[in-house]
Order: sequence, then structure tokens, then C-alpha cells
Amino acid sequence: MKEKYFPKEIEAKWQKRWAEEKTFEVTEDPSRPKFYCLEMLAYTSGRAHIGHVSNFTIGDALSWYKRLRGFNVIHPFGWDSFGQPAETAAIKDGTDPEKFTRDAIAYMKWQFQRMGISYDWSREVATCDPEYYKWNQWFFIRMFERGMLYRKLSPVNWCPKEDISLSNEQASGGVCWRCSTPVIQKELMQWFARITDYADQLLDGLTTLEGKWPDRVITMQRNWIGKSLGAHVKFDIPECNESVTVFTTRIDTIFGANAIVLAPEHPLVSSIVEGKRYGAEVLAFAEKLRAEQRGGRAEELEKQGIFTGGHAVNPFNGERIPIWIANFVLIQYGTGAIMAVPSGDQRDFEFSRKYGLPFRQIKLTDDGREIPAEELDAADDGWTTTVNTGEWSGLSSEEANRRMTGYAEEKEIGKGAITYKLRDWGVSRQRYWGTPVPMIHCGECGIVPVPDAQLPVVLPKGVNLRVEGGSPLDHVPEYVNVTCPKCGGPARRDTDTMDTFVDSNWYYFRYCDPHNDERPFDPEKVAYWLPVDQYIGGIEHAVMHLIYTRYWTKVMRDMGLVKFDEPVSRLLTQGMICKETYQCPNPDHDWLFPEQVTAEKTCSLCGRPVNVGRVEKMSKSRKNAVDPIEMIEIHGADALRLFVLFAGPPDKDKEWSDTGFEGAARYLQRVWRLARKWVDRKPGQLETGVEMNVHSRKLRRRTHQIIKRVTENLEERLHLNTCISSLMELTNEIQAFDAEVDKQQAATPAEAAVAREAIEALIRMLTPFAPHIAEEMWEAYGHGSSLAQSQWPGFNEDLAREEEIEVAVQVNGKLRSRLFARAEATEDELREKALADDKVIAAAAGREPNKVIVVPRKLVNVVFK
RNA sequence: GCCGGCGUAGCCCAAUCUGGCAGAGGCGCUGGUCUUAGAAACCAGUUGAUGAGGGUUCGACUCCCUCCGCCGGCACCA
Repeated sequence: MKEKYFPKEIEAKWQKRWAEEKTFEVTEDPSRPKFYCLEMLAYTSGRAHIGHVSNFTIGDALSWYKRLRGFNVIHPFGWDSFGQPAETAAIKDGTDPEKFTRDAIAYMKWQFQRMGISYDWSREVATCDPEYYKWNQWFFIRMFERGMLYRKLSPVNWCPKEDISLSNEQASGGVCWRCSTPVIQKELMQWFARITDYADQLLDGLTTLEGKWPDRVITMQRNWIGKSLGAHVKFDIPECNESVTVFTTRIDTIFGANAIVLAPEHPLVSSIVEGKRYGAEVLAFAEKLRAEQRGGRAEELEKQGIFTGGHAVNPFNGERIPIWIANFVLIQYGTGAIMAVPSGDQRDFEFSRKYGLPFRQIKLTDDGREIPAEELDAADDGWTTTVNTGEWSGLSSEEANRRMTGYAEEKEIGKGAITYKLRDWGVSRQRYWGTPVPMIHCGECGIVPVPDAQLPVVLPKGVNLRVEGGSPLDHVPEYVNVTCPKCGGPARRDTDTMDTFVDSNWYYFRYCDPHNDERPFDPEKVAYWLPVDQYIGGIEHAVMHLIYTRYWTKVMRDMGLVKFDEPVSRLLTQGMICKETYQCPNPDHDWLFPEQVTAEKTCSLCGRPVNVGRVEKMSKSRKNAVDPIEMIEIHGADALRLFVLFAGPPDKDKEWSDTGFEGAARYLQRVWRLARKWVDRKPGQLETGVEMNVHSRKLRRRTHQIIKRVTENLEERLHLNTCISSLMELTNEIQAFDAEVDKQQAATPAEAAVAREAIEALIRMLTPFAPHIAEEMWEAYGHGSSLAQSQWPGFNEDLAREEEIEVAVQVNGKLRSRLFARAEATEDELREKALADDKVIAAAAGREPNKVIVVPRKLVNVVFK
């Protein structure tokens, strides 16, 4: 063992050895329990960032731990390598997305390998490989055959900057999820997946994930699915012989309806305004509202509407109410039409106030009063008691809701209905760098899948990406022009590519059988490894990725490929690594790198005092990013990993600190020095009966206590930061022990044995956090094989038990004294000792205590009135 | 507006789930040992109305209620 710790040397050595010995490559082994540890595949942006380190080290710590506990651990990795950014970058540089992506993979893989994560690289998958996306196409065809995929003309969200269609999720808030450009609408033929068929299953499945997935992810998915129970009610429009159906969750408030409000895009608008005096104005106004909504952020728009001139009849009371168009009614949700009840719905309230529509009170307040409609200052959407609702007056809102739904069904004017916010998933993209849709359009036969034997449909090379209009693939005749597989006539290939979320739906199934060229995977292999035992990734995937992959799993189950409902047993969303920012008041200097800021917190360029900004997510633009490779160069991967894990709980945001990082490196050096000092001392036997001195007994006790604590912290919750602090504690104990021994001439064999037990336990427990240094020390301690073949240290409860304990003595709940007792002291013993305490006797002043509370091993509380 | 997270020492954070002496670990700072000096290393030291108020309890950082502050997500979903 070298005198000094040289992380670079050690890390290179073990990374090489692990690769050569295929230490982390695994195969199915039914005789051992399996553990599937998965980190989200990396997008091939071209460069590793600190978020990767955080993500991987959490998973790696758990993988190592489970490996040492005897599990057969699969820990694979891969690349999310299709998608728009590569295409945009290629257009910019005039190169090819494939080259850009391959270069990115090569470089990032090198970066990731320097982190020394225990991946089974033999299972590596890149989604842009034809060997992979072939199976996207295979799934696409199977789903088409099952009616799970269909085409429809649909307005798509379109990012004018990237020239790409976006899913609803990607256009959330009316802006592109990547570049924040306001999204516009375009009408295109699109492929859709019927995820709504699985809405209830996706919702119900969430119940089984409670306690295993973060609450907020479950909540976000529930909100996303947005199941809502209510009713459809039909309002006749006698003047044009039509009817309009609204969706409402509060049919019990229908007597308070003062208008029907349609979305500007509602198909009935044109027939309602036909022949009306101001019809043209209404249509123009509707068009204006639609245009405004394109700007996105509907929530920021003021409520605006216009009376169409038409009227509908309330089927419950025969009342004639006006039909309006307004911007706050969404065409995508429900039926695109509502009944406005201003006393029961805040939006309707605001709308009615603005346009002077009449109010009617149709229910009591919570405390049973009836407020006159004109005195209302806000809508009340509570469930109370109905009034002024004809034969349903005086019922509870719930009861009225039920009975009135029943009445509507009876009279055939409506029926109970369930509505979801979730909409079918648009999987078409009109770009180049994605999985080609394996479909052929034939004038004679319609849509015909490419025969399985001809898969994959390979993305053509050398395509001009700078085309105006449509997809770049439209402009490649040799790709587009094909013969129909059915009739042999001339046909046209579908030029859409797939949303990259298709790629990430099932990549972790492929890891189980990554080189299979006959099937997407062998179901038996998947049955062995899946479900994923622990998935670790960013919160940004809470809805899209994690709902699509749950959906895909259920479809695969229905295809007979898998036997479970939920693919991910446990989910952890890691926190971000943040850092403070510096900004110079001079706008030319703006954000500064830390090295541009002087010790006095002034700008090194102009000398002005800088604004020290909040601690926030690292980003290039704010110049607060820390480059992992630079950090590895300074103190090594082990120190970087240790710091990131030590900075805080895995699921919480953490703050980067240069001095903290140095502290991690210093800690490893300290462990190294201690280990080296004891490595050559011959240990004696640690059998019972051997006499031991006080410091030896103490170190043994602390060793076993800390093994116990670290084990529990790893098993019960992934509080890796407290595991590391426990290891530091053990290190401090060993150091104190070492100092004791130094006072003597030489260590006794018994002392050497105690030290060895402690140090070897420390080494093994350090493995999940700093595997390279652990391996190196383990080898130095005479172990011939990798720690991967070793075992997690066990602990002995008897040895962990304290000999003597300190017990707090309280009087009326306030700390007044302390006493020492045997660890096994009974309640009576403790009570007696406490009552004999001077301070207690003084406080008693001759009185008898009213009560004495004894918490064994902790405290005694003597209570006087 | 709704939902969630956080608030403990100069700073990052433990202890909160399961009520029991507020402090494990790290950073910083101060002093010392060593050194020509510094660095490194080691040793010693260093701090508190647990955001506020109320309740339950013998006892509250922990449980309950009402607020405040910061962060994040969702948001006209009828």
C-alpha cells in the first residue's frame, strides 16, 4: 500500500480491472434473488453534467450495497439518442445527426466511465441503433393491428422555432418545453396511441404505488389523468333544429344556469349564427379568441365572450337561455360546451358579472343560509343543500346530483358521464432524427404495415435537413416511393418519425436481452429481471415518461409479453445540485464565473460589487455549472461521488461547495492513512474470553453499532448522507483508538484484531460510496478478489450494546440532573436512583412526587404538582 | 388560486416516520503541536427562543390547528 492516496492511479486501475474481469456483467440466476437498479437513460447532449453524477451515484451506491448483500444485481445503461436537438445541432454545423450523436455517445461514455459506475456495459443500448428501433417499429405495427394506433387529422402543437410538432405535454403552458417559444396550431394527419383506453387502469395502478413512489409524482399523474365524474346534458336549440350537449359535474345546479357557453372552435357555432343579424361579427370574434389562445397561457387571458344571438332550452325547467361563445371554454375538454352557473362556479361568476348575465341562487351556504343572488361576491362550489330547484329542492347536493342524473337518463335528455383530462398520445413527429413509422400508404389498399421481415425501416443517410415544408424525409424519393406489400402497386411510405418517448417506453426491458434479433426481448428473461426494483431519475419525467411507460407495459401485458401491471416498483426522484450565482451590475459583464469574482465579492473586470444570487440549479447561462470531469481531475471520482451523496438526502436539492468537496477528498485521505498504518500489524484472535482494554472494547462496540446503523439506513430509507456521516464517525473512532495505542510501545495482537475488524468493516461499508479506494484498500488487506465477491459486514447485537448508559433526570419535564446506570437497568432501578438524586430531593422539598415517568435507557421524569 | 417540499449553530445538514438530554457528520472560524516559514496533517476549542403563535402531553424540533417566509409543480379541465 502506497504511503499516499493517488485517486487517479487507483481509479484507472480498478476501472480497467472491472472491465477486464467483467465484474458487473450478470446473467439470470434463479437460485439468487435479483435486484434491478435503473437510472434513467441519458440524453446524448454531448457532455456530462453534475446531475448525471448525482443520478448515477445514488443508483451505484444501491447497486453495490445489494451486490454485497448477495443479490444478483442488474445495473445497465443506455442512450436516449434520437430527437430534435441532435438534428438542430447538425443543421447548425452542417453535419449529420448520426455523427453528432455517435460522437456525443463516445465522449459521454468516456466521461461516465471515469466516474466508475458499476454498469454492465455489455447491455448498453442506444435508441438510434437500427437494432433497437427495429423493435419500436415492430411494436408500432402490433399496436396498429390491435387498434391501439390510429391516424386522425388533428391540430398539433407546433414549435415555429424548432419546426417540430409537440405533444400536449411538451407544449404545456402554451410554450415549447425545450425552447419556450410560444406554440402555434397546425392541422396535420397524425398517429395517435389510445392511451385513454387505459386511463382507468393507469389511475387505479397508482394506488398500488403509494408509499413506493414519491407522493408528488402520484399526485401529478392523477391530476394529469384528471378523471371527473359528471353528466352530459342535452339542451335543444329549437330555432336551428339542433341541440348542444354540455358536460357538467354539478347537474344539481342546472336550475341556476344562465347561459350555454361554447368554445370558439365549437362546430355548432356556424349553424347557430346562420341568418343572425350579427352573425359575421360573432364569427370574427370567435376567430379573434382562437388567435389569442394560440399565444398560449390561457390562464392569463381575461374572460371574453360574445352572445351568438341563439338560445337553448334548459331541459329541466324549460327556460330559454342565451348561447354565448367565450375564451374560457376549452374545445379539448368535455364537449367543448358548458352551462354557466354563476352562483356555483367562479369562472361563470366572473363571466356573468362582466357581461351582466342574471344570477339565481340554487343552494344554501354551508351554514344553511340563503344569500340573495345579488349579494353574492363569489361563487360557492360546495356541496350543500339545494333550493329553488323544483321538485329537487331541499335535497343535499349529492342526493340531488344523483337523482337529477337519473331523471335525465329517464327522460333521455342526458346521462351520467366520465371525462378525463388525459388525451390520446400523439406519437407522430415531422422530423428526420427519429424512428421511421413503418407504414405504407397505398391508393388501393389503404394503410399497410411494412412486413415484419423487412424491418427495420432504416433511416436513410445523407438527407437534406434544411427543407421548407413537411418532413425532410418527404424530400427523399427513394425512401418515399415504394411498392405496396399487399398489391405490389406503387405506394408511398409514411414519412413521420416517432416521438422519442416511444424509445424510452421500453428500453429497460431491452436491457434484459439487448442483442435479441428475433424479438424485442425474451419474455423469460424479462420475467426474471423485471419489475425494476429501484428507478432513479429526474422529477421532470414525473408525468410524460413515467405515464407512457406504464401504459406501454400494460399494452405489452395484454400482448402476453409480460405478466405484471406496473414496471417500476420503487421510484426515487433525485434532487438537483445547485450553486450560488454572481452577477455584475454592468450589463456587459452580467453573469460571472466564480473565478471572475474577487475575494471581496467584486467583479474582477470592473471592480464593482457583484450581486450574489440565490442558490439555484446549475446552468451554463448563469455560469454556475461545475464540470464533473474537472472535479475528477482535481480529487478523483470517489471524492466527487462521496461529496454529492454527502451533501444532502438523495431526493432533496443540494448545494455544491468547493470546500465541501475538498472535505470529501480529505476524508478519503484520512481513511487511507489509517488503513495504511494498520495494514501490516498482525492481528490476534477475536474470540470471546480474550481480555481487552477499555479502548479496544469501545472500538468494537462502536464498530458494531455503526454497522447496524448504516445497514438500517440503507435498508429502510436511502438516506445515504447519514450513512456517510456514520462512516466518518467510525473513522474518528478508529483514529481515537489509534491515538490511544500510540501512547503504548506497540499494538497488542488483540488491539490489531480490533482495529482490523473496524477498518475492514469501514472499507466494505465505504464501497457503495467510494468503490475505487475501497477496492484498493481491500486488496492491500490481503483479499484476492474484488469486493463485488465480498459481503456486507454483519453486526453482533451483544457487542453493540453499551456497558453503561447516561440517563437524563427531569423534574416537571425540565432537565435537572443526569445519572449513570447499567444498560439493562430496570424501570424500578432507574426510578430509585433518580429519586435519590440530590437535585430531585431538593426540588421535592419534602413532597411526594405525583408521578414518575421512566423511559428505559433514556430518562426519568419526576413530576410534582 | 390549488397541491407539494423546505425552515434546527456563521454555513451545509442530523435528530422528525416511531414525542423522551437539541447535535451525529462536514464546512468555516479560533488557538495549539509540527515547521526556517507556509501548506498539509494532527490536537483542542467554537455557537442555539428549532420561522411565529396556539393546542394536546408528565414531556413537542417531532403530533394537531392558525399563520409567515423561501422553493417547486399545476392552473379557466366545467
